[in-house]
Amino acid sequence: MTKQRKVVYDVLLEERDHPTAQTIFERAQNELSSVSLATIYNCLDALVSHDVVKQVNIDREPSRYCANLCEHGHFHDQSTGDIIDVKFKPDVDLTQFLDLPQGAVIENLELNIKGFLKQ
Amino acid sequence: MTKQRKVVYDVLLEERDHPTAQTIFERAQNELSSVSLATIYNCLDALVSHDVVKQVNIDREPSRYCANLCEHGHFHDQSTGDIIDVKFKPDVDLTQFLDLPQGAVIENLELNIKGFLKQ
DNA sequence: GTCTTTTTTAGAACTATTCTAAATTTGCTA
DNA sequence: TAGCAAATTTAGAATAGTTCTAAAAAAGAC
Ligand SMILES: [Mn+2]
Ligand SMILES: [Mn+2]
Ligand SMILES: [Zn+2]
Ligand SMILES: [Zn+2]
Repeated sequence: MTKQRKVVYDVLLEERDHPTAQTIFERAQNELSSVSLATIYNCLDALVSHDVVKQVNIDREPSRYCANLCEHGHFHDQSTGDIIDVKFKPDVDLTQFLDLPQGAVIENLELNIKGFLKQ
Repeated sequence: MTKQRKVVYDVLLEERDHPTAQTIFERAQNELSSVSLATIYNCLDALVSHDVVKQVNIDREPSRYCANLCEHGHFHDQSTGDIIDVKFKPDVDLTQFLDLPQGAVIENLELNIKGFLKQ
């Protein structure tokens, strides 16, 4: 855990708004002005591959990053651009409701919802 | 419906393996050797915005395209790279099992599963 | 403290996609 | 069918998020 990785991780814990690498870079610079964008990407890769951070890809937009480790989906508000965590109701296993191919072993399930908030 | 759009759509109906724009380009050239990659993108945009084709984005890989209009998710086999349609079991509404934010109106739901097929 | 390995950094490179502008095609109306 | 306007196609340039490269710095082991 280097200084840079700690700053990146702290940025993600501090404000849970699913920032992009660029936004994380800008926030990290407040703590560590010498940090580079390449390092932000390197740190995010390290955190993601150690399963401490999730990478969230919606459409073809820049990746966003999430420190919420509970299984959850994402609601993308199309009016504001906000991305909000969506928990599954207690004890729900979504895969029960799917016609999965024979012998399917699931490593990862991703649920992305687009819409808006009425009123 | 131009010649080019018909060829692109036919390619998608012919082989339902979720090809990329590049693969569609290569297949379309067999029918219409003068077609350009920019046109493939233009045609796909037209088909997607008329809701005749779905664009499937998984991770940061090139977009894939799907002519299956039933609501379905995608299983991404990590051993082969294949992307397989996953139907929802009859009469299942996945949004029932989610803690959606107050007033959420859903425009689109995307479900991507990564894993492999045992045996 | 020295040596080895890992990480950081700046900048170049990469690549899927979009943009530009000219040529072609399409579809309408005469 | 001919003429015209609008839409589409095309080749190639541009864009942008991300990855790569190689040198410098930092970390970790002994
Ligand atoms: Mn952001
Ligand atoms: Mn392909
Ligand atoms: Zn999240
Ligand atoms: Zn599909």
